[in-house]
This record gives sequence, C-alpha cells and structure tokens, in this order.
Amino acid sequence: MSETRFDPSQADGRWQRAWDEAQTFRADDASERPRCYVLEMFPYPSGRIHIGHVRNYTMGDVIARYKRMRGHEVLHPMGWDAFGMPAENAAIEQKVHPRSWTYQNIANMKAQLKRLGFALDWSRELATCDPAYYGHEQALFIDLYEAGLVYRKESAVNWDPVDQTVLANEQVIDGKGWRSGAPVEKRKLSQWFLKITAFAQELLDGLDKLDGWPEKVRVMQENWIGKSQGLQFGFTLSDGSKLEVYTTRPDTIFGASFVAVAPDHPVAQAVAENDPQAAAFIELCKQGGTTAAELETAEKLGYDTGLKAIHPFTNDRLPVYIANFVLMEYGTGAIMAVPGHDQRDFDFASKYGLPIRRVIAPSAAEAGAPLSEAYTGDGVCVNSDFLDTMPTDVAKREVIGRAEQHRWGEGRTVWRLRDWGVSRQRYWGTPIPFIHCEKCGVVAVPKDQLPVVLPEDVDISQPGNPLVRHPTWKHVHCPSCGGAAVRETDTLDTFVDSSWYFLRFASQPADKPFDPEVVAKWLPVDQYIGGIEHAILHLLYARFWTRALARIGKLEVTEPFASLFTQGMVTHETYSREEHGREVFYSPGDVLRTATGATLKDGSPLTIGRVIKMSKSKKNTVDPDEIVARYGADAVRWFMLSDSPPERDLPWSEAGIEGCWRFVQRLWRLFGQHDAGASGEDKALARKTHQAIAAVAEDIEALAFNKAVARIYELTSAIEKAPPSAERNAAIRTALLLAAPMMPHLAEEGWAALGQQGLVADASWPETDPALLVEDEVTIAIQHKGKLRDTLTAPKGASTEALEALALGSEKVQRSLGGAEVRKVIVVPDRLVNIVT
RNA sequence: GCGGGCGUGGCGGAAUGGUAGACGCCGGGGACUUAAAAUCCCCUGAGCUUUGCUCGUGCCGGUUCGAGUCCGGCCGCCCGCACCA
Repeated sequence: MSETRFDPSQADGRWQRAWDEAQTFRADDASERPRCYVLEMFPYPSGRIHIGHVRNYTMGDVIARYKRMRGHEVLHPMGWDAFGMPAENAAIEQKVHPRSWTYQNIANMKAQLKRLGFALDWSRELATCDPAYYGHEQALFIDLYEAGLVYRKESAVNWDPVDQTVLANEQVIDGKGWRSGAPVEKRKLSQWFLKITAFAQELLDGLDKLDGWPEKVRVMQENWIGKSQGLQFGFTLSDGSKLEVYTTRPDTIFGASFVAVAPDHPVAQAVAENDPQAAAFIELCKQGGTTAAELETAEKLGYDTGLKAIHPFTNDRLPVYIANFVLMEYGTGAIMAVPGHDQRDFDFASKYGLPIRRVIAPSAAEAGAPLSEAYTGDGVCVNSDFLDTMPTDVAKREVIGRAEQHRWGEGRTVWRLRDWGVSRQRYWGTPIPFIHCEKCGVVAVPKDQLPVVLPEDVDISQPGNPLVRHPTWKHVHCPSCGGAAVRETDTLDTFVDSSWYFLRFASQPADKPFDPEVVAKWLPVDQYIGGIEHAILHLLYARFWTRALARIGKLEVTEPFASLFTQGMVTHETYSREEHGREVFYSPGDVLRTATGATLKDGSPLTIGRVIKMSKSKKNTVDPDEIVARYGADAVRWFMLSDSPPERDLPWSEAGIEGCWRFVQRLWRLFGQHDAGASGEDKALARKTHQAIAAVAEDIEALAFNKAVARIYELTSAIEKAPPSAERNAAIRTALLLAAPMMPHLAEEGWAALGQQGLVADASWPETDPALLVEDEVTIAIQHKGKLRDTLTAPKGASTEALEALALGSEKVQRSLGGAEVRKVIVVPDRLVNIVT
C-alpha cells in the first residue's frame, strides 16, 4: 500500500454507495438471528441537522453496527416528525406551502445524514405528514374512541386574538402571544382528549420494571403522574353549606386549626360578591410570579372570610380563609390546615396568630414537645382523642374508616396526571377523523374512507386555521344519516404522531397501521436514545399509547422502550464583545482562537464566554456539513464519541476535531504497515489485542464510548511500538474491526487495502482467546502503612507467602521500615502487599 | 423550598475499597527538513533540601491494614419541578 493519506472526500461517498447498493442495513423481518432494535428519537425536519443530532445518531449507529458484528439482526430506522408549527410559520414568512417546505427540508437533512454514513434501514423511512402514515393514525384514533378512551369536553385554551390561533403554553410569554404580542385570552373550546388517566396506575407500576431507564427519568415520570392517597370529606359551614376538602394526612385531623380555599374556589368567589375586600384579595393573588422558585418563597397570604367550618370530631368552629397557597387544580381546591405538621400551614398560622397544635410525635412521651417548625414525619398520634398512641398509618386508616362509616367522607386517590388534550386548531397536523352532524352528533369517519387527507389548496397568509375557512373541505355528508354535515377542523397534537412511529418502523403494511405479530418480533426497542427534554411528555405519551393499543387488543407489547439513554448536549465557548452598549456574539468561523485569547480576524479582541449549549442566538454553533466536508465523517463521528461520557455535555473544540483527524490518518498508516511476510512471535501484543477486544466490547455495551475510544488509542500505540510479527498483523486487523462501528468508512477502506473479502460492515466481531485475556505476570504494589513504597513483578497466582517474602525483600521497603517491627502483613493476591508496623 | 445529579491536573475525563490522574486536548523540549507542512520521540499534578521525600480527588470528621470510592455533617455548581394538601 502506498503512503498516501486517507481521503474521506472520495472514500466516504464510495462506501456509502456500496452499503446502499448491497442493502447492507436492511432489516429482515424473517431473520432467525437474535434481534436488536436500536432507535434514536426521530428529528423534526427543521431544515438542517445540528451537531446534537450528529452525536445522538452516532451513538445509536455504533450500537447498531456493533450488534450486527455480534450476529444480531438489527433494526435501525430513521424517519421524520414532520407535522408541526414551524412549517406554518415558514409558510407565513416565506410564502411557501408547509408541505413543500417540509419535504424540501427532509431531502436536505436526509442527504446530510447520508454523508455521515449511518447504518440506517432507509427502506423503512417514514414522514408523519404522509397520508400513508397519518391515515393509520386516524384509524387508531377511531379505535381508541370506540373503546371509550377518547372523549370531548370543554376546556380552556390560550387564544391569540390577533393571529386567531391557539397557542401552546410555551408560546405565551408574560401573558402575551409570542408572535403578535397581543394579550392572550383564555377561551373555552370543545376539545378532544385521550384518557391517559385511565392508565395512571399502570404507567406508574410499569416504571418499576423499566430498569434500563435512567433513575432520573423514572422519578420525573413518577412525580408527573403524582399519585396521592388520602381522605376527602365535607366540612359543614356556618351558613349550612358543605365544603369538600382533601387531605393526605387524615391522622392529623385533630390538629386542624383552620380551613383554606383557593382564590378561584366557588366559596371564595361567593364571598367576594358581597365583600369588596375579599374581591381585592383575590385580585392580589392573581398577580405575582408563577415559577416554582417564586412560589416557594412567596409569602403565605390569607383573607378571613368570616365563615366557620365545623370540625367533624370536635365540633370546633374553624375559621375559613381564602389563601394564596391553595391550588384550585389539585384535590378539591380546599384544605384542612394542620400547622403543626405542614410547613405551609405553619407559616400561615404563625402570620395570622392561629393555633399550632402537636398531634404527631416521634413517640408518645414527646407529646408535649414544642414545635419550632412543622413536624412532617411519621410517628404516633398525640393530643388526638381516640387516635392517641396510634402509629401514623394505622391512624390514617382509622379516620378514613370512621368517615366512611358515618358517611361524611371517603378514602380517595388523587392524581396529578390530567387527561391529554390533543386538539390543535392548526392546519399542519393529522386531521381528526370525525364529522359533526346536527342530527347524529359526532360521527367517526368510516374506516374505508380514511385517510382524511389535508387539503393542499389552503390560504396560509391569513391568521386562523385554514381548514375552517376552506371553501369545500369541511362540508361533507354525514356517514350515518347522509345529511349535510361538517368535518372536525382540529388536528392532532404532534405528540400523537411520535407516540407510535416506532411501531410503524417495525412493521408497515399498506392496509393497516402495523402487523402485531411482526411488531412482537422487534419490540420493545432494545436501546432508545434521545434528549432529556423528552423525559416526560413524549416518553409518557408513547408508553400510554402503546398500553392503550395493547388494552384494545391491537398489540401484545406494553412497554415500548426496554432501555433508554439520554445523551448530553454539545456545547461550545461563546465569543462576544460590547458594541454600542450591547453584547454582540461572533461565530467560531469568524474568530481566531489562541491558547490565551480570542480575536476577530482584524485583530480586535473578544471576550471568551462560558461553555454553553450551542444556539443560534449565541452564535456558538458549528455546522455538521462544514466539518464533515473538512475532516470527513469518521473524524466527526470519532469526536462525538471521544472524551466526554455520553450522558454529559460534550464541549466542541477545533483542537479536538484536529486530534481526531490526526488519529484517522494514524490508523490509516497503521493499516499500511500490515506485513504479510512478517515472522517472529509477540505474545505480549497478542495479549493486549485480546484484552482490547474484550474491553471495547464491554465499553460499547455499557455505552461508555469514551472508554472504548481510549482502549483503541492504547491498542494503536502498542501496535506502533511493536516489531513486525504475525501477532502484529493480527493486531492491526483487530484494531480495524474494533474501530469499524465508530469509523466505518476508514474501516472499509482499510479492509479492502488489507485484501479482506466483502464489506467490513458484514464482518464479525473478533473472538477473544480466554487464555490471552489474563496476564502471566502481574505488577504488585508494595505498601508500608498504606503508602506505596515499591512496585514489583510477580508471576500471576503467586502464593501469599511468596508475595510477602518478595515484599520484605525489597530494598525500598526495608528502608521505609527502618527496622520497625512488622505487626501484620496484608496480601491481596495478584495486586498488593501492605505491611503494617 | 423540594427532588435528582455532580465536585479528580491548565481542559475533557479514567480508576470491582487496593499503584490516583488511563486516554485525549493544550503546553514545553527535541528529531527529520534548505524551509514549512506532515510525522516521530521525550517531558508535562504541586512542592522540596531531587539516587529520593512530602503533599494532593470541594471542606470537616468517621469506618478500614488501606478511602476519589463507604458512612455522617457542611460548602459549591448543574438539571428538573408541583406551594400537590
């Protein structure tokens, strides 16, 4: 082989075409091999892939290629989360149809992904905006409707009166529409809902079995579902009416010293009608911040309504307050307040001079202990009549039991989880397949008339939903009575699209959403990889949708993702300077970076800012296309895997990618040193080679790509230092195979140069020889009083006595001992000797 | 405030309770070259009285023959959030 350099500009494309032509990465449903489904969260086709996508897809690609080498039939698909608002915004701004904008973006991004050499089965590519996809989604939606899991109800939305559109919560900034700047109104609209709450317990229980998921994500989902168990009961008020409250601590009922209702509770509203001061207080509560931190530190405020609530056991008359810390959305919007055992109630009672009674103590003997803050732990009841001495859990059951027996309350489980509102008053989404008939009400579109296709000829330029003002599209005949009727003009939340795409990847027949038998072969996804930002909504909705389909008999799988990995972001320094009193950012391409600072190309100095997530506004982005053109796909992929553990942020650096480029060339030169005529034996190198095979495999399976990369560097260095030998040739081949999942183009080029048959993409992972995995000589650390004094070499498996003698024979150890008496010698075979004096 | 995570060289980071700093980046020195690029070699935690010794994994304590790792208490940073009764 010549001493030329590896040239990715021609090699990358050549091997990408070779994989395409051989259909190397096409997954075979009928394969007898063990299966592996590797999936990365599919992208929104915004126009360009960003470096975060590159990192995400490179990780998945390494696993997919590695699993193939280990003999698995791998499903590694890609598609497009293609509905959503950016297409409509682009339509307004650029006068281009959402459809053509989206498909143009898909074409661009697909070409970008191809240039990175990902081992994807493109035959299964799908776009959610394709009627061939969303038509099946409509059918599934109707199935869920017929199973009673879809319903309609009136619900408040954020309405932008200028744009005539509904806004998502994140599009409302300081109460104003993000685009129009107009104050957002709350409007009641009839909306479609999915009954995710019917699965709350299942979704919660399922989390326990998801041991392939990060603990963090499971905790976030658990909190989101938010199960609590307690007592709901009615206070009789002094005006004779009833006030329902909910508490998780019925055992503290004898400590209740007031009752509080939310400012928007009907009782508060009723009081305000005749009491201007109450009305003013309610207004006051509506102001102020809503962030978690602000709420936690906000002062507890209340307004005494003058009403009294009758305690069900003691008949005490408790004051009823309107309180800013009580939420209408949770429980019944009213609470019994127990200052002794709830910190919020404690703060409130302290401020308004209400009684603070201890009714729970760590032990009965501490019944009189004073409270300087709320005691929220468990214990035994004290000062609580018939509950005294009962432990917390027994007392809870006792109070609920009595309430139920005397019919003034009952045990109740409250969930934070709400049903999933899926109506969007937008054009670019899956049409909800229903028809409104004056006579027949809401009627599902018959399945043989699906898909309900979005009309192409829409006027996007005006505000509002174009489906509503389309001249013909919505006017149809009722499928039931044949009379004049109108289509539903709402479209589905795009989270619905992404709640089942992984099923469609596994099986995509033309006549139905998927074939459950084929799906059962592939699902659950063995490794799902994506951003932490989807920890709750997407992942919870996908789990729900899968369970819902299982419940109505469409699927056998209940949990879609066996293992989940959330990767870190790609970050970069920022460069900026003050211009006319504003901080102006410059992109890395315009900046000269030295070891000590950064300047513009004209030499003017810049401030180097923090390393933060790449974003357009801070101009600290790098363009994947540019760097692939400069360094080739393999150097970029290698960088994505090197150094930082994959769950942490990866700081992009020019020096780092340069280093990767150098290593690509270094490996290439190594391939050129394969010497067919080499003789001589190199047992030590053979050992290192086999240890590297085992270590890299272990690291890839643990997704510790940075460690796998380090192992390959180590092996490469060892080979470079070794003289020619048969083992060295084998080591070169092995290094190529170990690097192949990460640098597939270089590996193919090297494989061909070494005269190997076929594609390295089809090669097997090298076997390890167990005899070569263990060393026959080990380095023993010799410590005196726990401090290292010497290191000695000993045969592996040397006896305790031999090691002890060896250690005591060391000159350095003797010097350290200085004649002191040896009291004890600790020997850890094959590792260390510690001499204690 | 609560929950979760993390603190190791100039930087990214390694390290089943057993030789702290693997591997990479940066930096320094050298070789090759007319020169440069490319490449290769060596050094690179701190300090000191430098054949060697001492200190060193945010801080304080504990367990242990032995602690970056385990336990208790602090400090700092990051992420998430729901005043959830």
